[in-house]
Amino acid sequence: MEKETLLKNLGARIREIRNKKGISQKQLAHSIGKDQQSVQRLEAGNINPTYYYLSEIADGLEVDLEVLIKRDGANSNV
Amino acid sequence: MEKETLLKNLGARIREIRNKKGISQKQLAHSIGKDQQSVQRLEAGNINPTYYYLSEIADGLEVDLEVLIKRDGANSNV
DNA sequence: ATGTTGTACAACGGATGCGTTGTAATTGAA
DNA sequence: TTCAATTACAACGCATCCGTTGTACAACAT
Repeated sequence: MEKETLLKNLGARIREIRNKKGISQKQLAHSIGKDQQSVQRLEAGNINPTYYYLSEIADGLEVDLEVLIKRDGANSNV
Repeated sequence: MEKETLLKNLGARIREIRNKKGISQKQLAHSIGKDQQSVQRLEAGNINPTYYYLSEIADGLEVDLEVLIKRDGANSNV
């Protein structure tokens, strides 16, 4: 799996979960002390987030870290 | 969960898996195009690895990314 | 028209990832 | 003893993360 695809898939998965939760980029960002722009770049696959960043996002989305990480798109019970 | 503890737990989990596989830091590092020192710092919890780095480590250890990520120490079937 | 909300894109800059080199302590074998 | 293998730690430096600011555009409301 090449890097670019990996990051784009991660971003798409985060966006999907966020939309299911019905919250905006700004709301998610502020809940974890970040800016809307940071979340936008993350969802666009433009950054390669650190492990700690991912754990913060998981907390903001109120999901387990494993849900964010999964490479397949099987997020049925979000 | 604070950052330092999170990283130390991650490093310990990676070390545990690597030891169970019976390979050295140098072998793991070289299998993914890195140096022994990089793996040492990762296992020591001194760095906050990126998502892509984690996926490389998972490939090198031949485990799923979810196994690396889990916050509890329940790695029975490695 | 104006204002609000959600999202997107770009530039600046401090902080950090992490590859690399060098060094050293430990262990075990020859 | 000498040698190799493993692990650990520190410093240098380039690349990147990512916080921040500014801007823009579409959709919707007033």
